Amino acid sequence: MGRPREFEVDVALAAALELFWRHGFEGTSLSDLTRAMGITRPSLYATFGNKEELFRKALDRYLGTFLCFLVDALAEPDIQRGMERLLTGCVDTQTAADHPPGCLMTNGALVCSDDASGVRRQIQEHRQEKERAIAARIEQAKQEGQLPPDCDAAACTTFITTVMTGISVQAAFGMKREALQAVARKAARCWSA
Amino acid sequence: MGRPREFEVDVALAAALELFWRHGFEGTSLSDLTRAMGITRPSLYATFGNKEELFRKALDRYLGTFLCFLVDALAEPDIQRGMERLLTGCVDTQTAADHPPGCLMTNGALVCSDDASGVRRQIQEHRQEKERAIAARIEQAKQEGQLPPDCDAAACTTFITTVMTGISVQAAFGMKREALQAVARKAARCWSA
DNA sequence: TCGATATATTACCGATCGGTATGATATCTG
DNA sequence: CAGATATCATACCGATCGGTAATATATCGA
Repeated sequence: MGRPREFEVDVALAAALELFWRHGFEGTSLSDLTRAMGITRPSLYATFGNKEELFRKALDRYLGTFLCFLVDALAEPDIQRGMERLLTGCVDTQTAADHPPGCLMTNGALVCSDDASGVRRQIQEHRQEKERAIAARIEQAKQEGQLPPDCDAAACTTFITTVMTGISVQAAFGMKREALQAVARKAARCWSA
Repeated sequence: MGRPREFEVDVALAAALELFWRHGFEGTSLSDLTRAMGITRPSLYATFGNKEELFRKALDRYLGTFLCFLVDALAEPDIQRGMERLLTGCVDTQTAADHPPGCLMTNGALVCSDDASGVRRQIQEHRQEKERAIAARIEQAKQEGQLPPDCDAAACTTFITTVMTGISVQAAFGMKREALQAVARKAARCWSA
């Protein structure tokens, strides 16, 4: 009951995500947010808590909407095909024209003032979670015999995540999609070697 | 003539560099800077211009002091040995304990508000300059016959710079040196393949 | 010793930061 | 209709932002 909300929570959240993605947590002000979301400050605080909670919700939305290629790639039965999809999906997502370039898990708070250390820690945890998921998938492939027994799964994982991270930053700095696709192909060719 | 300066410009600049490196351009406030540099605002402005010019000077110092491994690596006569040194030098520098982790050319302003777009463009230009230097070195090696004629020099360059960038971000997020050394070794093994 | 010059110190500027108190307004239940 | 309730809009909060005006102080050349 009470007066009904006059905006779509999901539309507003999408607008906030777009800003955080492009300008980072600290590079996005509340005035930027309320303008883009089309709501006032009190509405923002009543609905989303505060700036940090809004970021967390935007991050959750990002993971579900734009990082699903990661889950799909890890579900691929063939490990080689899976890592190929991981790398090319990364390039495709992070160089798409209809949203900001790069990855929110990098752009959000690579560095920050002490005020934003909580947001940074959140991002760090999500990065580690994704890394663990990839590590588990590679380890599984090793158990299944898709990779040689002497293959260093941890090193393969770090290599993959490091290349993906590099791709996201290059994309954020404006590198062309075709160039990054070539990087993805090269990495896909040698990640387990 | 006039009253002599009571602080060492170079020491103060080193302190500013440390802050920009760790917290980025926008994550570092003037109060942070004056405290760490041990000088007052008017002294900072009289000596360094303003915050943006101070960053530019800090960036120059960074390139000369901490990115010299790049110049050295490109001067290596053997291209394979050169790229190995590039990648391992990158890891060693960006995971050293006596200064912030990661690379100023990434941490400085990966994303930012519109106010800092000038700083971001500066960083972007320096990144492109370094990339061109690497590209020229690889192209030269191709001309010299150290690389096969059908080798895609542009793709090799992008791969190397992307891995280096990924390493810097992983380092900034706290990844262990040994893990990144393994990444560097793997990349050094396959960059031209 | 006396300007001239350059730095140091203090105190301040308007603008913006993230966040909120207040009260009007619209929908619910009864 | 009359509360109860939740969202709306306006106006405001103290703190901090990058940057500066005003002035005291220390060194120079003459």
